[in-house]
Amino acid sequence: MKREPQLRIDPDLPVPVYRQVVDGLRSLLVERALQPGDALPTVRELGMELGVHFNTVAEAYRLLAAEGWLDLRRRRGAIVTERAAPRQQPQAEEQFSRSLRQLIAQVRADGLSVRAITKELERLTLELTV
Amino acid sequence: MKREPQLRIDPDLPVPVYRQVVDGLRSLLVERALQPGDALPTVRELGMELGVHFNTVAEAYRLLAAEGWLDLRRRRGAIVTERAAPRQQPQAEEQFSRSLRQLIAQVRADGLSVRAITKELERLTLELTV
DNA sequence: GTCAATGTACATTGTATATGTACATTCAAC
DNA sequence: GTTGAATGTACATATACAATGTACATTGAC
Repeated sequence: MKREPQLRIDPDLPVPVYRQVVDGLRSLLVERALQPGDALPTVRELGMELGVHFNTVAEAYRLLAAEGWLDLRRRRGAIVTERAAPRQQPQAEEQFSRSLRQLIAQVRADGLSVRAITKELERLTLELTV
Repeated sequence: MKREPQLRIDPDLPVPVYRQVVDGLRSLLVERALQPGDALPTVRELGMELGVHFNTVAEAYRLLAAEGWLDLRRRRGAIVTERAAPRQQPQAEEQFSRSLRQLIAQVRADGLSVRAITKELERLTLELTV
């Protein structure tokens, strides 16, 4: 069992816990912090660690398995799989543009400066380019 | 009553409709497409247009009013107000970084190319800088 | 002063989320 | 090969949240 970077779960956010788990793990998977062959914690272990019921973690694992990231088998746990590059969804680009704008609008409304935002955008751009 | 840009509501998304309305309108407010003094459609009008119940729109308006964007009065409707720049939330920056990474991970998982993503990031960066 | 148009209040219904509990499966040990 | 403990799964339950239905209080135009 590999030491994964700690996921942050905030039960007060308006987004359900199982989705926070999915989103957090998907980041690690896309960024290859979790690689094919790696074993994730068992649903009970991760549930303990995050302070949620193991069925909540199981639901998250199931969604990620449905997306093609994980191979779930009883007694063996959750193993990261090779995942074929998916074909681009037709409206993916426009949807991304909209979501990004909304995210930025939200943090601007929370008082984050335009400077801090552009800095972060540039950081991520660079990170993707390398 | 001003002609607002059309909001996109998708009842199939896992994010509730009233939040889609809030997020969409907040974008327009932050980007000044809706300016102080402008009148929004009535809750019934916008409800009709989006195909949702007017109380759903009313809930969205209430949240935006609580954030300081709108002035709600019976019979007058919803008016965009001047809004004082808020103080930055302590963890705003880290939260933005995390949300942004997760958003990018999601669209990459949906097959959007890194090239398309960076292009959009650069576009938004530029837009903020001007 | 009247009244129609507005946002509000709140009850109701439906759906989603999180948990509790029992179970089927499978691998390791022997 | 049998056994048993550890795993993910299945499904029932409780609760919270979202969306609607309906009635109402307020207010500005006339």
